[in-house]
Amino acid sequence: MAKLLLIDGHSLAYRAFYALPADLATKDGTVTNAVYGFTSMIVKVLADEHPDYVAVAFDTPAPTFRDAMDAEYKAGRKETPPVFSAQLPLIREVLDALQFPVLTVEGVEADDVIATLATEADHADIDVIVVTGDRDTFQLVHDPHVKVLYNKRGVSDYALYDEAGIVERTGGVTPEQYPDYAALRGDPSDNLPGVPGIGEKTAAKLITTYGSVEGILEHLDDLPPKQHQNLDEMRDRVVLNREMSILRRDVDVGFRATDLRPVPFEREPARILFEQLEFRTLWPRLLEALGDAATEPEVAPLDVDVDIVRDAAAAAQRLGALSTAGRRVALDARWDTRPGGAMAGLAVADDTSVAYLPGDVLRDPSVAAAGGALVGPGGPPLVVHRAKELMHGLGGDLRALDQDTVLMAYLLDPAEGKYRLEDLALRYLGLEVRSPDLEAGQLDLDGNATADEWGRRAAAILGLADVLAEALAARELTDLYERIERPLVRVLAKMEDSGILIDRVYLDDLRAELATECDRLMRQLWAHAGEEFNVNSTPQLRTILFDKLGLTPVKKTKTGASTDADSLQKMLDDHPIVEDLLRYREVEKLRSTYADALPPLIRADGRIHATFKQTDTTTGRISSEAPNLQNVPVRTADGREFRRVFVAEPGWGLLTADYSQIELRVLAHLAEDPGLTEAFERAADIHTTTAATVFHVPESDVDAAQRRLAKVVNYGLAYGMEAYGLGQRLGIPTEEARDILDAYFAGFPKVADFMRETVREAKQRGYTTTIFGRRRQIAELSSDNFRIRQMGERMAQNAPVQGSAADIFKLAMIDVDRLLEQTEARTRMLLTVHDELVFEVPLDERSTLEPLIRATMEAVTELRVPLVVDVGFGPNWAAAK
DNA sequence: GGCTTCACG
DNA sequence: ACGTACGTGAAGCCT
Repeated sequence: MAKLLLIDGHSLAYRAFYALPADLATKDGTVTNAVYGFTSMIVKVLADEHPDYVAVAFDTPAPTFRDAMDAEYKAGRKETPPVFSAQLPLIREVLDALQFPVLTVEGVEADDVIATLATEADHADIDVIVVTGDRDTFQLVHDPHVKVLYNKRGVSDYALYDEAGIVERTGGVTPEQYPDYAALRGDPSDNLPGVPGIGEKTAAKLITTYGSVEGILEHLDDLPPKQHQNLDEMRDRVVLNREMSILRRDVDVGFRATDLRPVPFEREPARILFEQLEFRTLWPRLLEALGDAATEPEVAPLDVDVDIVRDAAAAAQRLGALSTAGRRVALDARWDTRPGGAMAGLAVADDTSVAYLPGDVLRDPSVAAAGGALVGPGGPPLVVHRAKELMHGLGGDLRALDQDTVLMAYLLDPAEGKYRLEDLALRYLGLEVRSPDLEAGQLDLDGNATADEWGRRAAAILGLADVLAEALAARELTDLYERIERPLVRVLAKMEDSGILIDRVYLDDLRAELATECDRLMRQLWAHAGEEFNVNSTPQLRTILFDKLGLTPVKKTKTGASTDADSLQKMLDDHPIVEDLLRYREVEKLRSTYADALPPLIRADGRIHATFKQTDTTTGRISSEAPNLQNVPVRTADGREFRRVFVAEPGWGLLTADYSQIELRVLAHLAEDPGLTEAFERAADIHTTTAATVFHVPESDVDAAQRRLAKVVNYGLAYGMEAYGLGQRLGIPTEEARDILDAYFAGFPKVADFMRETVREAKQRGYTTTIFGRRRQIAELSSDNFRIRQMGERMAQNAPVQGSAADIFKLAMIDVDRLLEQTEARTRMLLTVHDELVFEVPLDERSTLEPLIRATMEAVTELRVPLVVDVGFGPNWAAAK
């Protein structure tokens, strides 16, 4: 006999949402507890029941998204949590992927659609199983065909009720009587108020005794006075309740139950979706439920034939053919693992073939030439995993770079942080890809097998690029990728190649000075303490400060009293050791982080070549490592000395160009705040304007202290700062800080609106966006933990501002790079420091380039406020600022 | 590898 | 009662 599965989509999802922990999320922070519960429920029912027909009904209109921001969940009031709403589209995606028919009938509730189809199927002798979180459907149960599957607890613990089951569960009420029963006891989940004093037990007793609402109302005199009175008063309500509980069975659904035969779904798209949702255990269970687990291995190695080309002529010919065929070509280079090692092999793949060229073949002049043509200008579109690395390896800039799978994966999920080909191939393709050289110990491959493996990598990159390109397009990230991230790779590669010149002599001087000073201070600290101890050890320092010298801790960390600069500052008057300690910390920091760290990084060319990482920050900024050139000291005089270490070669100078208050301008743009916008338009001093607004004085009367305070407010704002934090930073009471913030938001009301709206939207969608569409997923927004959720809200406030500034800045780098190329300048871009670019400029180019660079940067995009760039020039970085 | 501290935007 | 401003990289200690 045929069997039909009818699912109430919304109610089942809602049940799943509350049954599973809200921290169930994918790595990118997408909360999936409802999706997971819903899907696993479906998988379980498929496995248990093996239905022939299936349909999922949803209510219309779609549940509206409620304001998340202000919704304090008042007890007893039913709000749809945004974390739940946000998962509905994903549930629809799952149903789509499984090719389950989804039914919605305009203006009709899912219950009624299900009732109609169940009744129809019943008449046609089809078995029906209704899956729902709504007890109203109990009335549909009808032997022998219609049963209701109702969750008891969690998602896997459910009961399948026939008529006897309903009677047992309700204490004697038959399915037919269920609306009458529900009318008496009420149903909070359906907004049905019950009769006071009549709960489950009494309602069941009344119904079993008198049969129906009418039966009871006719025998009110037989009831105890309290029930009599309540029922009498609620008479109309009870009748109305019953009306509302009775499901319609005559909905015009537009098709018949037997039209619902499930389509055997396409496995691959479904598998990819499950992979993306990280439903790793559900997938095999689903396949098993469908009876085809054996035919689908979970992870498959990519099955391709790899031609290992050992003959130079054949290799050159092969590369030549790829160059001219006009098809995309994926490249994956294999490097000698020794430092500075040469290319040990190259895998090339297009849509028709895969080849591996060993290192010795690559070094043949004819092969090298063919390879040069392949990756040079006019070559075919290139597909690479981590293009910047290959650019360095080839000593070229890969102008025909089309797809860099690392960058694409980064844009899809900047919070992920790691984009290894192995992981991406598994995640997006379900393919096992290996990197033989990294697994040399575990992977016992002969030369041919290694070459095969490398070929498979190139083929996987090609396939991965397709999936990622589609995903980018679906999220409207293609433009960001093509306009910003892709062209930026070669700009960064060139900067890394350039490096920055170091004044070795001056650095050594500084180093010696700092070492002496450090030593002196350390001994002084020992003298204060009366014993020798390791000043750099927080635990030891704690013992000295708080136990031995009896200082009072002002703040504590997870492990004990804090000794950070902030706390020490407050202890300054308590003991003379504190002042020396602060000074020691400062000097020691400079010594260890800069003075000692820089020399080993100087290469033979006398320059330091940092690595600029394009896929490491969640907001879209670039980071710098080995060394981090983005935190070279500037705020203190001593620290600033270090900037003199970074110099230009003789006859050249360093030019710095930095965006003036770019984040505040972005904030003004995003918030469309008239006050902020107007201030920037008339080129006012923004901190003075803010001070005037906050303190209600004319700008001309703003004093230095007020301006300083306003500056702190301005910068804190974009981070979602609160009164407490502002107070801490300004050394004023929280109350005073609150007044200042209130005055700020009163003066710039659109900023407050923007912050609220940003958080609301982020909670609803699970991510924030920048001006150029960059996304950042914020999992913390749906945390159960108030503190973590608050942190998420601050991240959500900051990400669009910091991220949009990063977008603009990256565009500037690209445009300035183009300017330098078009003018055939010798000037080179050296450093990028979030809102500042550092160039090395021949003295004779300065006068022409300086205004051009400024103009290019200012014209990079049009905001509601002007972009302003400040330029400096000097023999070293300190002088150029 | 976690924690604390601190340099920058 | 608690915690309190975003984003990085790096050093040094300690488990």
